[in-house]
Amino acid sequence: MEEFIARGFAATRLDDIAKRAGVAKGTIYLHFKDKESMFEELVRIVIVPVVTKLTALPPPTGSVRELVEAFAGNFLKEVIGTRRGDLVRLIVAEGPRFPAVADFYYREVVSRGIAAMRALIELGIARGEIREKDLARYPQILVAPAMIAVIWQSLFARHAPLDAQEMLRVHLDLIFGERRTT
Amino acid sequence: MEEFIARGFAATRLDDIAKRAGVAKGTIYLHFKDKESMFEELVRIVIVPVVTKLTALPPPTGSVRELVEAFAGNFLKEVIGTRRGDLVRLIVAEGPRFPAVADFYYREVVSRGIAAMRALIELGIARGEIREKDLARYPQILVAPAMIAVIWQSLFARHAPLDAQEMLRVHLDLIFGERRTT
DNA sequence: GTCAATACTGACTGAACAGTCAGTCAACAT
DNA sequence: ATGTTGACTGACTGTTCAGTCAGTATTGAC
Repeated sequence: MEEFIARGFAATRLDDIAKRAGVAKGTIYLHFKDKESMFEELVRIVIVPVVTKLTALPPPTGSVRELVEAFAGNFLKEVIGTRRGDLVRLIVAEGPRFPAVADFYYREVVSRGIAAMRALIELGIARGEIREKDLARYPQILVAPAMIAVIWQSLFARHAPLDAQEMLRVHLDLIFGERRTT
Repeated sequence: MEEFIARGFAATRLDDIAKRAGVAKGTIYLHFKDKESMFEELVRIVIVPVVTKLTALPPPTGSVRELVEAFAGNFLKEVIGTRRGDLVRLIVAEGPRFPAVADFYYREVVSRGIAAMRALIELGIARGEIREKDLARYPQILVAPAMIAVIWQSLFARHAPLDAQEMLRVHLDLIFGERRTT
């Protein structure tokens, strides 16, 4: 993961990976078919547990806003500013050259995430917590700042650090209306 | 541009670029120091005119929402779903390996864009068109769906096409309140 | 202790490719 | 006509690196 994140797929050397793993290059080929399948398995192994954890939402006590906040909090802790966040950036980067990775990511992460967010938004609208009815048609809007935060931390953190948590709070204020005391 | 977008920096062959340009490989080296500087100049040449055009805002007649809509419309036409959009994705991809590119992009595009958006948001707050005061602290929120649209078109358009224009409209409704008839 | 089975090693191979440079050629000057 | 310039060419070179495989080490059964 470290090597792929730092150099991208094409520029990563298997010698370096082997070295870092404390293993000879040949050993890699006892476990993986080739460089591509190693990259694909990496994505699977790193992404799946996060999706599992994030989709295991807390019992629906309390408001929709609280549910969304719990989700955002987890995302913040597990993804934004972590190695996993860098991997997400890497998927964006390499996606077009790895249809298999892009497909997997769309199927397992994006479409599920969108569906989950849509369900929450519809609940919010039904309960009167969310005014903007059309938001349910574009759950991407709900998630967009979180994704931007992931990319920002990877690319621009050293130019201008971003308080992702606070930004997400402001965004939720925008969607749910009044501020909450936290 | 086509070659770099399709393959990424490391996997792009100068032979292919030369062939596509109808020129011998040696000729490239009469114009560029090496592969890296060619990539950097590409980014400059493609990005600068867009920034110029986008920052040339229309005269401030009408509401702030109209200004933002004009901006979004231009962005939609000039970037989202175009080759330039793909190049933005490429910058996200290669940024960490090309500090020069990431710096340039932050300086010339991101920081300017953020500043321009912040000015518009503050105007909107002053005029009472925007409620959420804290939005001025995170102009990223205003831009986030547009960036997501860029990435979505690159990666997922074939799985689930996205009506970027409509999504941006919904997002502006969220920020400015009531819908406008367009 | 011996033997097989399994896991690991790392020098090697062949292909790909960035960058070079001696040579060609078209355009123009004298 | 002859000479000069400089843009362009593409075969060549040296390097890098994914993938291989003959050989070595480890484990565990008897």
